[in-house]
Amino acid sequence: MARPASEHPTDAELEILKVLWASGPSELGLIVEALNRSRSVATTTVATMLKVMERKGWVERAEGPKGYRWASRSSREETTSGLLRRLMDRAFDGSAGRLVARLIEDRALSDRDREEIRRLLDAGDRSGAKPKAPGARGKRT
Amino acid sequence: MARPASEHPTDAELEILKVLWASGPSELGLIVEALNRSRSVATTTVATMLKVMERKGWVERAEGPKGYRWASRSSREETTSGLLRRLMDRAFDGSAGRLVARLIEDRALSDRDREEIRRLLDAGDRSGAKPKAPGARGKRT
DNA sequence: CCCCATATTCTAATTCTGTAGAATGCAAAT
DNA sequence: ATTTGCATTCTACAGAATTAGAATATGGGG
Repeated sequence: MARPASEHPTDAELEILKVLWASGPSELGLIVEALNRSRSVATTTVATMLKVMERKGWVERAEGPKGYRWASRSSREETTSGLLRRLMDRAFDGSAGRLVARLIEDRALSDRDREEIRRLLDAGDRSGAKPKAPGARGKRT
Repeated sequence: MARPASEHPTDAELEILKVLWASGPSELGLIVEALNRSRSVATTTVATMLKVMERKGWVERAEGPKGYRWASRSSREETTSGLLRRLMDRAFDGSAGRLVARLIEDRALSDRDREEIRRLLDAGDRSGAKPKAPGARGKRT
């Protein structure tokens, strides 16, 4: 009768993962320090979250000099792709086109973004072998 | 010491909003019926959620024939824009360009999507008055 | 050897989310 | 008037998310 636990990291978890992606495997102290640059959080809070995240499989720990060294088990790309796909499914009927259309209509893209996107679209056109296959949605990184 | 309540609708709330966007102001029965087409949910559950959503300001109610007629207080566009912006800020450093780049690299876009995006980008280029202003990020709908 | 700094574990409080039963109200049908 | 069928409100609960204090461990310095 309650939530079956999300497949994706929550807000606070994502903050921790971002630190790990930026700094690589780190000890608790470093993580806390990095987090405290933007907000205030107790060491025990972060420690508790790391344990939860370990249970969920987002992070792993290895013996380190002081205590453990904590590391993300998935890349920034994998994780953000997952979050993006979820939003796409939940709010845009699974259509990436609709999602991007919304960004464009919201004027969320800078000129540089637009250039970059065109470039990436062109590159994709050239690279991908016959890009037809209807069901082909490789989860490529 | 706990979550300070999100600015955005949750998963279950979004499901209800989607029904309201698709059907317009509706009575409880209709909403439940629509939801039950994809999953099983009790009438009282939906009623409770509608009350919570009313408190949060996502929906409003007006006297109806039977009980009330429930309606979303914000459009699909406004709401999905908010969700999208949140993800953009949380996971893509606020960069729409990075977000779209991720979609492209994930091959999430169909050929038709790509065409459509190019068209929208072109249209935007022509429409917008001198689209330079570096900080201009209007939240236009 | 004792103290300090840091890390970890244990425990717990609080709020949110999602869920629904029980009770109640009310209007239409019979 | 009595039943029937929804709608609404009230109450409750389990589990997730977020937070941190207290206790404990442990390695290094002096």
